[in-house]
Amino acid sequence: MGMARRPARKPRDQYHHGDLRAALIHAALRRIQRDGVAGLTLRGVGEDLGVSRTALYRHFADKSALLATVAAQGFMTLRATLVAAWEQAGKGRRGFEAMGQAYVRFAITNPSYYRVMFGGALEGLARDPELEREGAAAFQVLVDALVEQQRARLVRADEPLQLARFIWAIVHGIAMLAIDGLLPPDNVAVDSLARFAMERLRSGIDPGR
Amino acid sequence: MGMARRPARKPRDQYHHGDLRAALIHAALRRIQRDGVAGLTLRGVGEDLGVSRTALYRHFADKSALLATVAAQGFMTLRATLVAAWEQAGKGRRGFEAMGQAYVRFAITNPSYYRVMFGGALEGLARDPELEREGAAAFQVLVDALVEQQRARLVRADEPLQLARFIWAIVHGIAMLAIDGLLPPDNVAVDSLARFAMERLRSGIDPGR
DNA sequence: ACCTGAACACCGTTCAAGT
DNA sequence: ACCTGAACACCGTTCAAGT
Repeated sequence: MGMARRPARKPRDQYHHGDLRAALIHAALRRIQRDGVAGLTLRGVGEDLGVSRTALYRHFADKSALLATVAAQGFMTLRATLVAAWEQAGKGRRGFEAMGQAYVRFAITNPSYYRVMFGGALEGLARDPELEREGAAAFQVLVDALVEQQRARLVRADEPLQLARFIWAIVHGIAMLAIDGLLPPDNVAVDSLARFAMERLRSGIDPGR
Repeated sequence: MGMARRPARKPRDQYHHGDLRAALIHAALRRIQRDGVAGLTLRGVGEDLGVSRTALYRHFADKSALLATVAAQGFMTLRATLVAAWEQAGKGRRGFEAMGQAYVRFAITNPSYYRVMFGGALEGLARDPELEREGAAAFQVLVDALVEQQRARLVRADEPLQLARFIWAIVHGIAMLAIDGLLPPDNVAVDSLARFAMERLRSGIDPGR
């Protein structure tokens, strides 16, 4: 009984070591990335973790609560990605364009993830408050970047919220069309569309003179 | 045996009168509008029609084939809506703006319908050829309207396809955000955003001078 | 507190059988 | 040809029971 701290043996069905909740989220995300949202089953994540298929109900009210948590994490990651792109490209016009590109890239890199974040899977469902909060925080990054550009006279003085929604719709629209296979399927084409969009967004589609 | 043409009695389980297929599509659409895509069950549409729940397999390969047909019909309706808006507003700049408004209104008026039309429900699925065709036809309306405006020097001479994808992304983005409850939930606000978008689309977001 | 196993009420789909 | 009914292999969720 000397080396007491080290357990004699740990059978592989030992995810109760403290954070089954985190493990469930992680396993769910992996399943989603592999099989899509429709392929996510509670029984499946239970198996992955060597845990009963009902163990999850100790940590989440139901399947949609688990999905909401996954989505909230997605928005955290997205926000970090956007901030990084904006700052690394030196803010301003270049930074803003980089942010737009980063948004679309995030979506096409994690299509199932992105789909969970936006209504598709939670259609008509009561939205989770944490999810609301993280979504709002990600949106705020865009608003802040716009206001900063307005102060520097890089963007016209429209109502920032309306402007932000408009631009969000553009990148979200490109992202969704790409994910749903309605754009030429190579990433280069999507990238090029995103770049084109950020450019036309600046100057508009009216003729040159 | 005189009045031979009129059947003696027709029990209400008589949808086999010739077009069960059309009846199935219609019933599916009604279910989707009432309960959302997730609420659509083959057993349910069978019940609605007083028909066995497997009768449908005579007319569709599976559930996703039924959904694809519903979606294709949706694109037909959307195309008609767009053409009507474009022509009734006299084409040109005004017509184009009306078309954008009509697109977004179609989506928020038929949210579940719209969701079936775009990947959400068919995620990762082989796409139906008829669906492809109808989707492409609806898109073509937008391309044509753009080319016509380019000829009239109302729109700058960019690559029409790229331009069309950009503008499609805008209205699709607004539509999806609205449907998924990520915009202020009143239709007036969505309308106002759509109008703002069509305007900024023209002039861009760069400062006035 | 945390987890299990059986049970329940649902699904989509297949298939032999009826007309 | 077209439809039925039973059966199969799945679901999410509940709940009494174990530790």
